[in-house]
Amino acid sequence: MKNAEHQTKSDRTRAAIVAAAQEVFAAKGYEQATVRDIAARAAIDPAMVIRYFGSKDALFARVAVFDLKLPDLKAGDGNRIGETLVRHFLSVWETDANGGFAVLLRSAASNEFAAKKLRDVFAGQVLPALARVGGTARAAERAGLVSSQLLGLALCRYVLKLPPVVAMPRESIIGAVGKTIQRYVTGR
Amino acid sequence: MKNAEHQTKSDRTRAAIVAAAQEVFAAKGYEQATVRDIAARAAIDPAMVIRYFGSKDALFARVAVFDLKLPDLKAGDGNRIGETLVRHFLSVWETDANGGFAVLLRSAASNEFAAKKLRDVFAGQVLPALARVGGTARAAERAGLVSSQLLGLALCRYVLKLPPVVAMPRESIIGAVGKTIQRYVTGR
DNA sequence: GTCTATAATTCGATAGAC
DNA sequence: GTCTATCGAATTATAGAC
Repeated sequence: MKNAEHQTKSDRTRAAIVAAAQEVFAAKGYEQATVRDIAARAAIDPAMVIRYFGSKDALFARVAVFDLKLPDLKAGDGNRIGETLVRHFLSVWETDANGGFAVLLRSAASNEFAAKKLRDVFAGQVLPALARVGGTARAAERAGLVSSQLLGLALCRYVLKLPPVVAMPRESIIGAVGKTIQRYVTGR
Repeated sequence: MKNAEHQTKSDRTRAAIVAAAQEVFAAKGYEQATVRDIAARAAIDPAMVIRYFGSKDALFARVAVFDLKLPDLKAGDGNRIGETLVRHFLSVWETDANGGFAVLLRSAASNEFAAKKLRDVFAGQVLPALARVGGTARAAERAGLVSSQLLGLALCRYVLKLPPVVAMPRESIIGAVGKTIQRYVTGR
């Protein structure tokens, strides 16, 4: 008897593999993460990982998805768009530290599939949201500058773990980087 | 007869391996670059790479060095520190696209040795240079913010190849990002 | 100095018993 | 559904002939 409420053993195994894959891919990147690592983390046999997802590539594709869930920037205070964006960005990371974004950022520099996925997030989520505010003039350039600062921040704070960037209080970052994003979005 | 002017055959082979290693490591990252790739690029036998450098790790360590060669920021116009820094940063990359910085940035997200090297560049080169200007108050935080923007820019323009960031003219980047760096360095 | 041959691992993936 | 056993390919690194 299968229905939406009852979780079969297969469902639980599948979910355990996905969770383990997120953790291992986010921690080591695509190449250094092995099917054996993921299986060990999920406390199952390595053969099960392949059986459930077909290949390491397919499992990575399943886990390398990311929804920024950007709020409507036109709804709030136009002078606080930068602050809102940085705050939202930090929240997304910190509430889901092993989620799709961590997986993508960890692998994107040396894995073309992950790099393309990140470019898709830019084109499909960041660019449209920013084009709605600050006018459409040079929207792509403005979105590119915003992305360079936000990706650089995530890289330094969560991946490279640059000590002063790790130590900075959340509100200090929102203040300092928020002003930068605000200028990029509105052109001052 | 060996002296500083005469380049032996060994020297030429060694130099060819280093050049090939820089290209391959910068293009594919540490894990995906193989000794066979590097040997093929240098048009020699894979065994020679190990013979000359001992191991893949040792060769990577030889190539993963980076000198930012930062100018004295106190000498120039205090209102153009940001512009100067961005211009210098872009020049360093573009005149040495396969140099140590490209090698480091490509591998740092998934290789702890490369990540530590990047942190060392920050602590040994960026932080001291910025501590000399804008006062010593919170110099580490200011240097961290500067690094987040510059690393993010390099990541988007040269590694991820985010289209609008790749397409932006050099001078536009220097103008827009320079203002950001200037604010981070001087605190407005 | 250079290359052939290969050792020793490690990986993703498969076959088949239970 | 799950696991044991293993295959075949790829890797770094070494030994030794030339």
